[in-house]
Amino acid sequence: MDNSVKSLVKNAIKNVVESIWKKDLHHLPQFVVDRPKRKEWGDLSTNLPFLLSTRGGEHPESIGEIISSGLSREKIFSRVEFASPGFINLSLSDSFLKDTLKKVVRERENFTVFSLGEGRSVQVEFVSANPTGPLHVGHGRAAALGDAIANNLGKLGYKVYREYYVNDIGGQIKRLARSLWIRMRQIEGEKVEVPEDGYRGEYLVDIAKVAGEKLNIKEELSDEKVIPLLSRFVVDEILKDIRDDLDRFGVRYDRWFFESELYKNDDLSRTLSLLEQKGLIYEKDGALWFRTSSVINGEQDRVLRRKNGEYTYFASDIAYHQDKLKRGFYRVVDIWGADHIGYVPRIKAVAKVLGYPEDALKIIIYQLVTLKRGGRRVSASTRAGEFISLKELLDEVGRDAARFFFLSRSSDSHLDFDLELAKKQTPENPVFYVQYAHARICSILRKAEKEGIFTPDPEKVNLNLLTTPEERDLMLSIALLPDQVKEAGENLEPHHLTGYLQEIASLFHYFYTRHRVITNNRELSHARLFLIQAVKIVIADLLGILGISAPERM
RNA sequence: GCGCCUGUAGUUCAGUGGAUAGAACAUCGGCCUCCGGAGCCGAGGGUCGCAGGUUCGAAUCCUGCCAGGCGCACCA
Repeated sequence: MDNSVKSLVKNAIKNVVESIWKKDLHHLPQFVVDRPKRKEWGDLSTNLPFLLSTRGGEHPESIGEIISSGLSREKIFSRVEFASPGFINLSLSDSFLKDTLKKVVRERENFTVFSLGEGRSVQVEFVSANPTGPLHVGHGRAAALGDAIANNLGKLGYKVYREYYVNDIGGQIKRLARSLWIRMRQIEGEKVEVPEDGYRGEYLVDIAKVAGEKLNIKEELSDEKVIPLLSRFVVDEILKDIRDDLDRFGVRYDRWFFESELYKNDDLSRTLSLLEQKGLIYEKDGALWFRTSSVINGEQDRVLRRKNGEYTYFASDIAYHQDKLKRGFYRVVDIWGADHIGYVPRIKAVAKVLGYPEDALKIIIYQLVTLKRGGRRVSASTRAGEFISLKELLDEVGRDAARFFFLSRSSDSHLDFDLELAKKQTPENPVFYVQYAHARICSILRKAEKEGIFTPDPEKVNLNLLTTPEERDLMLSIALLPDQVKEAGENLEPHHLTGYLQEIASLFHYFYTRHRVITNNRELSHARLFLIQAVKIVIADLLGILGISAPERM
C-alpha cells in the first residue's frame, strides 16, 4: 500500500522527463515535491527545472515549460504552470481529490498504511529508566516519543518491538538496596541515616514498610546476605510502579529486557571475546579497556571491566546491542535523554565494529523538559528531590494533554510544558482544540442520524456538490495525509503530526462556521456528511498514532 | 578547555538549499435567529544571535565568534 500523493506526482514527472529527453537523462537529480508557501502557487510544486538547468546549462524557463506541457496531460492535475525563476506549480484535479476522499472512507485507518517496511522489523527502546525511583516528567517525554515513533513505524509497515532495558544490577542497585535496608532499620527504631550517596527519596520509606512485612528478615543476617535479597525486592517493587505509570500513560512493551540476563547466558563474555578477536580490547592498570579511539577519532578509550572485576554499564550495553543485532532488526532506535549525549559516539563506535549496517542504529536524543505554571517556572531539580513525577503530571493534566504537549516539539528542542495551558478546556489549548473538532463532527453525525439523514456509501455519494474552497482545502489536506505520516515516520519526527492535526482541525472549524452540513438539500447534506466523516477518520487516525484519544463527546 | 543540542514575532515554537520566513498563544478590533460560540474572522508585530564564506539562490550548508542547555567516570 502506498497512498503517497508526492510519490505519484514524482513518478508522473519522471515519466514525462524520460519521454521527452529519451536516453539523454539516465537519472534525475533528487528533486523536491512539496507544498508551496502560497496558495496561488497551487497544491504542490517542484524545483526540478532549477536542478536540471544547472546540469545541462539550459535556462530553467525552457526546461520548465517543456516539462509543464507534458505534465498538463496527466489526469491528476487540473493546472500545471511553470513559474519563474524555476518552479513548476501543480494543482490536483477535483476528480482526484474526490476519489481520494472516497478512498479514505473505504480504507479508514489503512489509508495511511504503507507496505514499505513489510517483512522488516524495527526495535524501539525507550524510557529504560533505572529502577531506582519513580518516573519523572522527562521520562514522560521519552515514553510519548518512543510510543508515537513505534506507532508511526508500524504505519509504514514495519513489525515494531517496543522494549524497556532494565538496569537491574550494578553499583546503583546495591546502593539502592542499602538505602532500603537503612530505612527498614529506621522503622525498627534504629538510629541510622541514609548516606549522601544513597537514595533518600520518600518512596523508599513506603517500600521499606512493605519489605518489613513481606520479607521477614532477621536482624542478625549479615549485609552480604541481606543486600542481594533486598536488591531483588526493591527492583521488583519500583518496577511495578514504573509499569503502572507507563500503563496509565498507555505505553505497553513487548519486552522488558533485564541487564542481568546478559550475564546469565554468557552473552557478555561472548561479545567481549568477539571484540578481543578484532583487537579492540586491552588491559591497563588492572582494568579492561575498549579501544574507542581506534574506531572514532577524538574519542577516549573506555573501561569495560573495572579493577575490582565488575563490568561497567558500557560493557553490558555492548552485549545488549549485539543481542539486538542478532535478533535481526532492520533498524534499531534508541531514545535517550540529553544527559546521555556524550555516550552516543561510544555506542556508535560499538555498532560499527559489531557490523551494524550504516544508519541501522538511530539514536534520538531528547532535550530536557521545563515545567511551567502560567508564566512561572516550576522547580524540577532532581537533586533537591522535588522533581515532579510522571504520576503527578498525569494526575494533573491527564494522559492526552501530556502526550500532545510532549509531542508538539522537535525532540532536539527544549520543551516548555505549561501545566495551566494543558489543563484548559478552551481552544487556546491545542489538544482540546483538536479533540473538540473530532467531538463536534461526531455530534453533527449523531444529529443527522437522528433526523434520518445517514452518511452515504462511497458508491452512492455525489461529491460534485462539494464546490466551496473550504471543502476543497479539507480534501487537499486529507489527500496529503499519507505523505505526512510517511515523512514523520521515516524521519522519526512525530511532532510534525501534532502540527498537521492542528491544521486540519482549523480547516474544519473554519468550514463549519461558513457552511451548514445538514441542510434542506438532502444530496448536499449527504456529500458534506461524507466529507466530515473523512475528517473524523483522519483526526482519529493521527491521534491514534500519537497515542491520544479521540472522544466522541466532551 | 573539549563534544553535542539550541538561538527565528512580546512568548512558546514550525520551517528535508528555493519564490514576499509561518503557526499557536498573548495584544488590539470584529462575528452568535440556525448542526456543540468549547467556535470563527481581521490587524499590528521579524536586522531568522553576530560576522564572514560556498552558489543562480542560505533561517537552512561551511568557518569563526557570542549566549543558553546537556555532557565530558574504573556512575548509569
